[in-house]
Amino acid sequence: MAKRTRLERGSLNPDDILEGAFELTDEVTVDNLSMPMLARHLGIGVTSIYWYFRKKDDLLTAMADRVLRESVRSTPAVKSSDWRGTLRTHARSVRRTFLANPILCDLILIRPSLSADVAELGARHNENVIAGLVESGFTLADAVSVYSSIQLHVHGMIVLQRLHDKNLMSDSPSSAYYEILPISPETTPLLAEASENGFRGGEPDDRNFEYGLTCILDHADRLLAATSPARQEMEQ
Amino acid sequence: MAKRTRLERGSLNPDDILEGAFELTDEVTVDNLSMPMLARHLGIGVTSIYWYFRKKDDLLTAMADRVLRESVRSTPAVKSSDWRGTLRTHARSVRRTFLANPILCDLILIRPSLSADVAELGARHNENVIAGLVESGFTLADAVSVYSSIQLHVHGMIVLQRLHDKNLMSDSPSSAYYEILPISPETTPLLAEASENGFRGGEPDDRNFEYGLTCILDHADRLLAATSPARQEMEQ
DNA sequence: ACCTGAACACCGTTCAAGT
DNA sequence: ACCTGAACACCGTTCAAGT
Repeated sequence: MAKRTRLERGSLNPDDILEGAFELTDEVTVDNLSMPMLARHLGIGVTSIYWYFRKKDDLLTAMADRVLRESVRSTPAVKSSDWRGTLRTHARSVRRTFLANPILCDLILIRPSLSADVAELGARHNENVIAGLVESGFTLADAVSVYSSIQLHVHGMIVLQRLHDKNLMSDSPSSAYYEILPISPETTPLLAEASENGFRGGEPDDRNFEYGLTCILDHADRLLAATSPARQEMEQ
Repeated sequence: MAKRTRLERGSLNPDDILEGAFELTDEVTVDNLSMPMLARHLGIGVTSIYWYFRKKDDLLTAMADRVLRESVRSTPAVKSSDWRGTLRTHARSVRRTFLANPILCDLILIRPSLSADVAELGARHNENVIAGLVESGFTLADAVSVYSSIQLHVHGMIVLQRLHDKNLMSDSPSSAYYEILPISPETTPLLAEASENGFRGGEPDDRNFEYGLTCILDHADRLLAATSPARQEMEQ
């Protein structure tokens, strides 16, 4: 009702808008963020936002930029002595970070379009990991394959879990894909038995994440064992 | 301009609406499908659709239902003699089906909310695969782990690739996450060298898909080797 | 029972102003 | 240079009719 007095000249700046956008998105999720909502949240006119962000997409990209930078800074590169431990803890920590931060998932993984310099930041990080693996004795090709595989496993599991969670929220309370009807002892006895012992198929969870990660790391182990001795022979 | 004559009583039915919805979605993608658009495409009033589908969500769910049923029917269960070949070709065929059909990806994987009976259909399929693995000598627990892992790998890779493709289309022509800037010989020499040899990190593609699949299948191989002999001893 | 337009509350974005 | 409301073309959905 109060007509909101017109703001002074320098009272608005992109950082405040971004800040408000994150506050609001925390409540309503990225999907439901709208420009009019954001304007009301900030107590400004809708069109004022467009002075700093010419399209909603620009705003989202700026948010993605900031949230990714923050997450990179808060996730220091853990460098264990063995490559296996390093990769494993890194994968886990990336996953934990993303799962604890839905905005991060939505902006970075589900709607990926980053600014150029953030992309370079990511590339530099990948370079470091690859370099570490090569130091540990991996072929360059193997190092790239192994790390790509891990990255995709982590991202894939995060995205699937996020999508799963989203649909649990929006759907009529609890009409999820799995879980509800399909597993009954008559039609699917094996699945029923397995689920009694705590195994739930298909759903992305900690167990499945760790399982896939182990598969990749074990495979890497064998790659290393196969190439490393051969190279040592050649060097002699 | 032509004012469109009013339709007769029985001239409209849910199947025709669904059919039109698929035609339209083929052109504009699921994300851009709208009720007014669909009505224009069908030459009917917008509100007529709401007689058969009370919410847009109901329409999408019906579409998901139909498209999944069709894809299941057109993808016959290939039953090779060895479990490894069976799993591998199955995984590949599921992936090919989804990648060839963006609507399927968007409706089933990215916006999952299926009707109960389709979910049961999926569960029954899983049951069969698990049963096959158990016959091949796997523990029930192992069979569930292996197949869950494969399913998640397939779904994860499909979703990541679909999201990737989407953002290639909508973004200002070619401002993709990877590829554009980050890989330069000065800042990231190893990645540059690898990419010269055809290795591109992080992106979901055929190579990465096959790599992850192999990791899982190899792991399954070792699980089988570890449990199968032990069981034979016990049986004697 | 089935089909319809008018109408509502929303959205993203543009434009022509105000200061 | 910065902030603004009015306005436009869209959207999903409801409602009170028409047949």
